[in-house]
Amino acid sequence: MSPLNEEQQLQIRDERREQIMSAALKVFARRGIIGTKMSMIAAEAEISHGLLYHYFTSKEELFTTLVEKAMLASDEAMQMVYKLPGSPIDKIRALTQDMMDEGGTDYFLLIHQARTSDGVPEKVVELMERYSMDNYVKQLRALFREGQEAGELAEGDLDEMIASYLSVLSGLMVLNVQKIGGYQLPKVDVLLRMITP
Amino acid sequence: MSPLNEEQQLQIRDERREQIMSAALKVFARRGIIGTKMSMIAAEAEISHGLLYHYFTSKEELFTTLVEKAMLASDEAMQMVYKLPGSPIDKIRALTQDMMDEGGTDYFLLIHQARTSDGVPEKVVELMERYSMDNYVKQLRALFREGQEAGELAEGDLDEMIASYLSVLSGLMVLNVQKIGGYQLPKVDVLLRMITP
Amino acid sequence: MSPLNEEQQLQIRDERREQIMSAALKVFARRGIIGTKMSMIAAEAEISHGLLYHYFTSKEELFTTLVEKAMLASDEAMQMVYKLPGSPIDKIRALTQDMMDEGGTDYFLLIHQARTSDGVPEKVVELMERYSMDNYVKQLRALFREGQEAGELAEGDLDEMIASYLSVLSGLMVLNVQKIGGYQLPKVDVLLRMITP
Amino acid sequence: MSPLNEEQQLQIRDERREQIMSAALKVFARRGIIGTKMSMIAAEAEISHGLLYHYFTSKEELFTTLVEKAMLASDEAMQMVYKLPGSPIDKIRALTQDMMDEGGTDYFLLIHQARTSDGVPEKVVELMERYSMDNYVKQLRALFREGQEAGELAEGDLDEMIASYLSVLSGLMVLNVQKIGGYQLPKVDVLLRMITP
DNA sequence: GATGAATGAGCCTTCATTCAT
DNA sequence: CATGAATGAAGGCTCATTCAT
Repeated sequence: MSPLNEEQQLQIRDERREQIMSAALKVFARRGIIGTKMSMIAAEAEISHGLLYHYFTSKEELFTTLVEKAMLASDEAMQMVYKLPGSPIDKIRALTQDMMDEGGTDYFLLIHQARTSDGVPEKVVELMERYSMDNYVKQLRALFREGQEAGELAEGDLDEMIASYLSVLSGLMVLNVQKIGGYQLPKVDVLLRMITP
Repeated sequence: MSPLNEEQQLQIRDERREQIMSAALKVFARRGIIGTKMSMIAAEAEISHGLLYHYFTSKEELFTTLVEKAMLASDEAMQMVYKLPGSPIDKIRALTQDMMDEGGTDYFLLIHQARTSDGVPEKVVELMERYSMDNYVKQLRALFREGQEAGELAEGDLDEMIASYLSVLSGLMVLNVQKIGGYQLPKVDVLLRMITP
Repeated sequence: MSPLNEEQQLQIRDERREQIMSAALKVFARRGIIGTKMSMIAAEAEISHGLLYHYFTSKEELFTTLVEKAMLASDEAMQMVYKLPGSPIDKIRALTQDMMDEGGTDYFLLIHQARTSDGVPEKVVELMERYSMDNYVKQLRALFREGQEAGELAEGDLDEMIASYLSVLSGLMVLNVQKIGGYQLPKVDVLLRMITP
Repeated sequence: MSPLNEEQQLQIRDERREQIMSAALKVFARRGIIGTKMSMIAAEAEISHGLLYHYFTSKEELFTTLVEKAMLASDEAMQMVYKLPGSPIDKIRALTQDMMDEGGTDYFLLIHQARTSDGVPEKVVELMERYSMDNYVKQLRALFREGQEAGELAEGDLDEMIASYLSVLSGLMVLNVQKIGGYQLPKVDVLLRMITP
């Protein structure tokens, strides 16, 4: 009866899930959970809104799933920096550049939405508590220490420097959400001056 | 014959209006126009939701009124910088400090909301178009030029420097919306390094 | 202490009541009970809306009071016809003319509203049941019989003739509520043709 | 892949639209736009109130749509009279009979509501201005002239006669809104006496 | 008595979610 | 699996009514 074998079924299912999550990420990242309507996600994914509920039981679940994925992805991205070529400052420059670029920003924005918006599911709130900015700080500590030791970075409290710098980058990413408004993205070298001697 | 004299009536009305606007500012600044329920404003102002409509005809009108007020206030704040004592860099430092502080941030956040959210009244959209970031740049140009001439500021394109710096400050103000999340506000001197030689 | 003696107090009270009832009649007659806001009545009476509640406990009570008064008044008007000079047809002509005129129509319209609108208080519904069109028919029967006997009126069932004629007049009164719409009020003699030989 | 073919979908949509419009016509005709609650229409159509908004964006749009349809329908009805058999007076008699009958009265009442109520959408007001009673007069002029020339109608100003007659019929239709109240619908021949020699 | 600020029930409308097909 | 019709909880707003002054 079934025209497709089980494996194919599963593959289709997975593809659909990806398609929906990708669409949802785009919308949630820009508009937050409250500002996002399920119909917007359906439109972005080019499927009917009814179909969303075959893959996710609710808007909350979809959001939560994305946040979890985003946390993994941002961890990974942060680790990636160590594999980049060049001196510590080169790596930091590359990381900064990445964060200012269009791509990959969405996961970061989603986390920001999760952190600062209302109407966020309880589960996400818990995730956020366990997974604060400190996490990033911890991951970058080795890199920044190395830079400091190499004299490429300014002196001073390491964790504070990292957290401050990440905050600045975060703020810029959030602002840049929408091209409107005439905000100006600073050049990477200008940003780096904050942490270089 | 009148139970309260006219002056008293007017005073009550004015006080209530202020009370409502103050409450609304707080909520709108953090949650945007869509995320804000009239009942939230009523609760914050400790009045019934019905009473809101004695003073403002709609959520839109309330929001618009606040945005107009915010634009005036931020203009004023920007002008104030010239009256501060000290050299140009001192003034910029003071301005930066002000923007990082609690007070007066709400107006700024409100304008950010007005600039980037959906569901913003048509009139506000028009206001925003006429009143872009360029406005602030224009207002600060004389101060920054003076600083550059005094050798207190880095060389380079003036307008770009101002816009970039304001974007960084804006981003930080937006992040700082809620104390949660563990973002770290950079020290003022760290921020100033971006624009000093 | 009291600057007015009791009698004067009472007189003022009565005058205010009249003032309110007159205003309310005007508004209710044209807009029905649902379409009428208490604030409209207050505005028409040139008093504050709060004061209405010193004289009438509710919109319903005000409406009901007026309907009762209207029933008495329309009875009286119907009796008046017998006191007019001239032959039966002259009296009917005068009655018709009166009903087409501006004045005194309001009570009639109010009764129509009470008869046909929703949201009418239970008590009014009961009044209407006890006080149907038949009442008017009964009151005019003698006059019409006289006219028929004098050969001034057409032959045929008396009650049906009266009821039909009154329905036509009622319909015209209702239409004429508002001057807009370009309805044309027929000349009295045209209307009389329906009941003359 | 589609669960229902396109034709079926369209058919359901059309049926529902008709069902809603029919229910709304009934309620609006009797209660006007203010007195009608969307829940009443939903109840009359035996659907949930939410579903109304899948088919019409607002109460206003629903009302306006119906008024437009009513204007077309009443035009058509007025034209139909010329296709009836018999002499002019026969046709007028048939038209009169039709208007007194149950059927099709609702459209007429709706137009009356649109003409005389408050809270009517701006667009409807414009429609009404362009589409006054004169329109009907114009459409019936040829018929009445013919009748006059055949000596079947009374002498006198043609347009006035038509407008007056229509006003009487309109008034009766409005009264007959609800069977309650004991108004008596005059016999057609009685009404015709107003315009016959 | 008189005023108008204040309250809250109720209606219009939106949108997350369900379900027949 | 896929669609979109259908439902109903919840939010914006109005207005009858109350009450402090």
